[in-house]
Amino acid sequence: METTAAETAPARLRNTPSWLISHVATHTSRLVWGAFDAAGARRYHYALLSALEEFGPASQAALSRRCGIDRSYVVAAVNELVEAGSVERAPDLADRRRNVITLTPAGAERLRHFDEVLAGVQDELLAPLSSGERTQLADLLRRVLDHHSGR
Amino acid sequence: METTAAETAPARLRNTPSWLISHVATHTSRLVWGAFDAAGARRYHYALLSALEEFGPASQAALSRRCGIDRSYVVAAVNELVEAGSVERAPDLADRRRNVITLTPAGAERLRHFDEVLAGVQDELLAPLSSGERTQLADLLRRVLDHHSGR
DNA sequence: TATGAACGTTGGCCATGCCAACGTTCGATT
DNA sequence: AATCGAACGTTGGCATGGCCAACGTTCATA
Repeated sequence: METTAAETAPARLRNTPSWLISHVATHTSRLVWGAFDAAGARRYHYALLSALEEFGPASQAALSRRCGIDRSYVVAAVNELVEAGSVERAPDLADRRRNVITLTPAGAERLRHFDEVLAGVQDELLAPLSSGERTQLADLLRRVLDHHSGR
Repeated sequence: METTAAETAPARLRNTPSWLISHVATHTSRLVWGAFDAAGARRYHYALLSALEEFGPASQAALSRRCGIDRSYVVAAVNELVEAGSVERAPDLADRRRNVITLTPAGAERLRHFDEVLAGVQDELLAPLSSGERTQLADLLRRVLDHHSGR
């Protein structure tokens, strides 16, 4: 329907994990992007709000490290989140190089909304997999990821 | 070591398949890109050579569809492959809109070389997984991919 | 014979990941 | 106390990759 994949991909590719991962990631990005776009947000917003909710107020650099987002992007994303009222940015009085980013109640609520949106995306993405297979897939991926990002 | 991931990612992200896939795909791309770059090639080259070897001579549009590569990119990649002597491009006498791309013996040999290069990449990428888990992961991904690309 | 589609090709847009640079501020060394 | 290096927020730039638009050529259908 979409990629006009009437023709089948070469077996070499279909048997190569790296190729599979890349292509699945493409479809994934499309789905996630679409869902967040419909919700008036960007992917990063969810990551940042999650980090703030789980670990409390943090500097932008800490958020960058925790979410694996580039510092430059954190700047822009926080701008947007501030404007949306999901987050507050204040200078850190203890260390004046930093900003302290704090989750607002509205932001927490928005996060919960995104949870539902994202759950829908996972469902669509992993439609052909059973519940057990989904956690299996997640486990395998998590182990690969941990191995490649300093544990 | 690399992403300075001293801080852990939020659990919300680490439990979300779409996030895991995207991040694993990032690492994957880095690895694959590096390996092919060291071999003096691009990722697409492998896909195109694979298709040609498995299905025989084809038009650029057919290659595009089979490999999921945009037509514009096929143009550039075929240019490079022609220059490298891996492929021959000739006008299709039966349908003068098309070109016929044919794999040369040198191209077939290069493909076999890439097979080894890529095998090394898979090994590095999936290092923490057992052999059984690797095929398990590939199976799950293939099913997801098939579901999202018209079977 | 005319209309629409496929093809190769060029060029552009946008999202992302990475890196460089700057001025400010802090910490540690001297 | 002064200095040097590092961290921080911020701006900007580069390269990749997926996607789409447009053009002229060629074919196939009506």
